[in-house]
Amino acid sequence: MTNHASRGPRPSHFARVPGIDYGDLEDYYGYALRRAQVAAFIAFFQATAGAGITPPRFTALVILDANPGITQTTLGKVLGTARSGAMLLTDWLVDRGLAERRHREHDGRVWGLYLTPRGTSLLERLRRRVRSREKAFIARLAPRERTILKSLLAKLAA
Amino acid sequence: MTNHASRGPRPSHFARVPGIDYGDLEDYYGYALRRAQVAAFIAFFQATAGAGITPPRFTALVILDANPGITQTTLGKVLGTARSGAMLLTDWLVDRGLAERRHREHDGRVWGLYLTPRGTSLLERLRRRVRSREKAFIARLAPRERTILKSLLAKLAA
DNA sequence: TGCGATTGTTATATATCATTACAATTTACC
DNA sequence: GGTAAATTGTAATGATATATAACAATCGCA
Repeated sequence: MTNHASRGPRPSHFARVPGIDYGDLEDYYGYALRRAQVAAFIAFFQATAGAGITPPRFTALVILDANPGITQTTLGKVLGTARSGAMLLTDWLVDRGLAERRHREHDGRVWGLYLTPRGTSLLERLRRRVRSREKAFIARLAPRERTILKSLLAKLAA
Repeated sequence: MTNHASRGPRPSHFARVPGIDYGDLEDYYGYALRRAQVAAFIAFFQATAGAGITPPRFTALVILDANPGITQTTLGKVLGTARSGAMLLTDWLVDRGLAERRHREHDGRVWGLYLTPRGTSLLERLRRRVRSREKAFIARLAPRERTILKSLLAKLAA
C-alpha cells in the first residue's frame, strides 16, 4: 500500500494567543462551536494518522457499511456534497481497495457501492482508534455533562 | 465597489437523509460537533451574505479592531494559519479598503495592521447582523441551556 | 562586526469542492 | 408505444483555501 502518512489535512491549533484581546469573539456561538470542533478534529486526526482518512471519508465508510448498495448520489446527499464530489471520494476508496462499485440489476445507470473485506476491516480498526481517542478527548467533561452536550448539539443541528 | 455577492463559501446542508442508516455515526462527538458547527456556519453565512465575509475574515476584523497595530504573524497565530495565509487575508482586507498596513517605528520588517474607518463601520454592521442571526439560531435552546453549552464548549476547546 | 532569528513576501503545490456539460438510461406522459 | 423530461455517473474546468519552501530585508545578540 502506498504510504500517505505525510499527506492529508493538518488541523491548525487555534490556540489562544497570550497578550491578544479577543474582543467580543468569545460571545459568538459560532466561534465557540468552531473552537470545540477544531479540538475534536485534532483528536480525530491523531486517531487516524497515517491512514489518509478524513472525516468525510470516515463517514463514507460508516455509511457504506450500514447501507450496502447505496448509490453515489445518495452518498453525496448524506455528506452534503455535490455528485461529483461523491464520485471523487468513491474513486479514492475504490483505488485503495476499500470499496467497490457493482452494477444494479434493474437500473443501468446506477452503481451500488459496497465495502470490500479490506474496507470493512479498516473501518473496524478506525472505529476502535477513533472511539478510544474520543474517550480521552471527552474526559474533560463529567459523564452527565457529556449527555447534556450531546442533546444540546443535536438540538442545534436539527 | 465590486460585487462579490455570488462568490464565497456555500455551506452544505448536511441534512439527514431519510431511509439511510447512520450506523454508529451519531455516537461520535466529532460528528455531533461538526453538525452543530455547520448549522452555526449556515447562520453566519446568512448574516454576512453579500459581503464576501468568511469566519476567518470576520475574526480578523474583530482582532484588528481590538488590537490595532497587530502584526501579520501574530494575526496568523490567532487564526491558526501560516504567515502566508495571514498575508493573503490581509491583502484581501486592504484591497477592499477595510484595513491598512502602517510601518512601525522601531522595526523596519514589521507592518502594523489597522482597520480603516470603512473597516470599522463594516465590522459594526456585521456584528449587529451576526448577533441578530445567532440570536435566532440559539433560540432553539433555553437561556440556561445556552450558558451550559458555552461552558461545555469552552472546556473542550481549552 | 557578524551570525542567527524574525518578518513579510512570493512562488508553488495540493486538496477540496462546485459548476457545467454530456451520454446512457429510466420514468412519465400523451 | 413513443417521445420528452428527469436521473445517474462521469469528465473537464475552475475557484478557493492553505501549506511549504525559498528569499531579501531587518533586527537582536554574542
